[in-house]
Amino acid sequence: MSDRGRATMKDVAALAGVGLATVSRVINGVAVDPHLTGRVLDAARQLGYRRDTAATSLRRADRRTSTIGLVLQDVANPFSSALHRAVEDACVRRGLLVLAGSSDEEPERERELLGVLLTRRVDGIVVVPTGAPDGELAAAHRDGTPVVCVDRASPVPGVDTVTADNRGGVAGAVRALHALGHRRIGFVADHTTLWTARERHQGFVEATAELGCRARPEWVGRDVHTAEAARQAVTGMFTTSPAPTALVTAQNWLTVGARRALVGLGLHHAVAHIGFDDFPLADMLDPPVSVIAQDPAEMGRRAALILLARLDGDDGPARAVTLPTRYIARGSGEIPPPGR
Amino acid sequence: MSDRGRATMKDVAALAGVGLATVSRVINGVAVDPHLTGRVLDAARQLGYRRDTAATSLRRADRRTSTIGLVLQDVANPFSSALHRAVEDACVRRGLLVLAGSSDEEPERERELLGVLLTRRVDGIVVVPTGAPDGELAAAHRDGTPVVCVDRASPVPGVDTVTADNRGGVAGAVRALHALGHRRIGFVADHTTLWTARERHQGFVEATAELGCRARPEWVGRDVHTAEAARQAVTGMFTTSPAPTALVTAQNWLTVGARRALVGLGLHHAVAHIGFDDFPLADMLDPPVSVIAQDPAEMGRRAALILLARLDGDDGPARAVTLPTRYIARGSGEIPPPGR
DNA sequence: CTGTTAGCGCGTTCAG
DNA sequence: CTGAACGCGCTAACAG
Repeated sequence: MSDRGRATMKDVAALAGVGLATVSRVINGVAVDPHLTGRVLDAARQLGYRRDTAATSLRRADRRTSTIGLVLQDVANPFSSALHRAVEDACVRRGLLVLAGSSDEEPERERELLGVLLTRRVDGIVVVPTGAPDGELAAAHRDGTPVVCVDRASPVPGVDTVTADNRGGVAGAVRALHALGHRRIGFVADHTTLWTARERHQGFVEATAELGCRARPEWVGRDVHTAEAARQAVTGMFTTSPAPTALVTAQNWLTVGARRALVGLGLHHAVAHIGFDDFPLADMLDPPVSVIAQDPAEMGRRAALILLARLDGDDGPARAVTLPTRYIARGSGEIPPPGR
Repeated sequence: MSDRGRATMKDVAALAGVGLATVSRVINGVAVDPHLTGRVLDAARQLGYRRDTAATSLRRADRRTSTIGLVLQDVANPFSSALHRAVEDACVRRGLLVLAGSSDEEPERERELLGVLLTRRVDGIVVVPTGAPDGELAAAHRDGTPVVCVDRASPVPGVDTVTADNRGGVAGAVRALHALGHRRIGFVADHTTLWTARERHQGFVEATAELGCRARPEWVGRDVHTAEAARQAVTGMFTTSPAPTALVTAQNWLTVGARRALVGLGLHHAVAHIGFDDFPLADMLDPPVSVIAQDPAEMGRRAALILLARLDGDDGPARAVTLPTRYIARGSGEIPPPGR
């Protein structure tokens, strides 16, 4: 009986000499004779009784499992894990547990994860969508399992979303560089399949056009996915002539790779450089890296709050929250163009 | 019926015109007449049927939930999240999902998390234990739920553990500093309640004693928990006389805080400094930070492998795996003492 | 091979 | 207020 903690309500009832239903009532805090309550609690403690969540949710009218699903790009990525932590914090108070998984940007893996989460009958789902059309996501939404997309737009219409103002953030950085006198600005972004990469690129294009900056295809790198790829792209960009006098990199790893390239070329004190998304130790590099910061923790918190509201019965129209970005001037973005 | 995807096996059986058990067999891949199989699969697809994991595990003989629990210090910490990812990767192939939570080093929170995990009847648990005596952990072990402790020794005897060679790693760093000519070596470590902090301190004490280094209480900071606290401790340590000529910091955040202190004092090129545990961008600081690296991913992988073996029936004696550390010379640890 | 039946552990009727 | 009976969705044992 004591193997795998399998003391059941029946065991407790037998030991306490009461009916099964009485145990259930005590465990669930329904009014019961104080004397019996004591006997039941004693028996439960003695047997090491633990209520079985699966059986509970199977029987309950609302079928709640007190578990939510979280699909991230990669649980080990700093952005993802900060978001994870914020979601966890919001859920803990409600007694919700988080099933987390990594999609690695692969639509197939995203679908698999969502599938097993639905199989587990999670109460709701927070997902950083790859962006590919996703039948499982659509099915979850259609079947009434609350879904919130974070960081990126939803591939399925009518789903709540929490995103950052990617376009405005990049545009602001470009305007700041322009104000410093920069007219030749380079740009490096991630896979075009990613909504955030497209948005940030769009912000760059709009701002440079509006300001009348020169634009050259060699100054724009797209579909650059790793730090090493960014290093190579930026090295190439700054060894052609004319080269940009400033650079905007649209993702944290790309920012690091770009900095490595600039250091390699000896240009890190000569070229203005602004990265999208803050990262640890950005302030300890030489020069410190100026960034367009988003707040992953806040994004996770807001997403979780929306999800919790849905669990509480909120059936209003889909929300689309856009959080502002914040420019953090640390030095690398404040380098003037040559001759000024 | 289509609300919350609640098509049941009964529905599928009715639509396909077969018995309930036949549907179960088809879903579970047991041999069934190919003609019926087709009818069942069609019906299932048509209804958007999804098997209910909770009900399944409730009825199955082995009661497996295909879910494991993971209790970390903080899912957002780079060490923790790298470990998390490795555990996830090892589990994915087996179709296991991971319920992750953060203890924040609080024994009470650890107990709560373990409690709800046991309530969910997880198949096994991987935990970075706070170190405090933990009835829930003991109960899990006693009841036959496989438990593996990672990074730190288990508070409960007989539990599998995967740890790094903390003592040897620090001792090696101290010997390397000694070989460079350093005789006055400072040391900063985390909370004494943490097993790793004690082990690393022990390694420091043993190595300095063995090498006949001078030892002064002012050169050893213990119970230093945050980067800011480390900054203050190190600033104090190097503004007294005589000050150490070298420094070992026993945790990644402490290493960062210490570096800030050395930069503040203008000593970052004058004092040798070695940190325990590698961290992103350590190689991009000036000078690059030499570290005693452990491999959180490998620790997670090994822990998961042991857990999976237990799930496969391995009931041998408790394993105690100690993984080696690796010294990475980047520059900060190779600074000689003044006058050499 | 297939269908029927009995529970897994629990919450929720419904009589007492 | 309490206890007995039923069934949530499913698998295991049995009978055809």
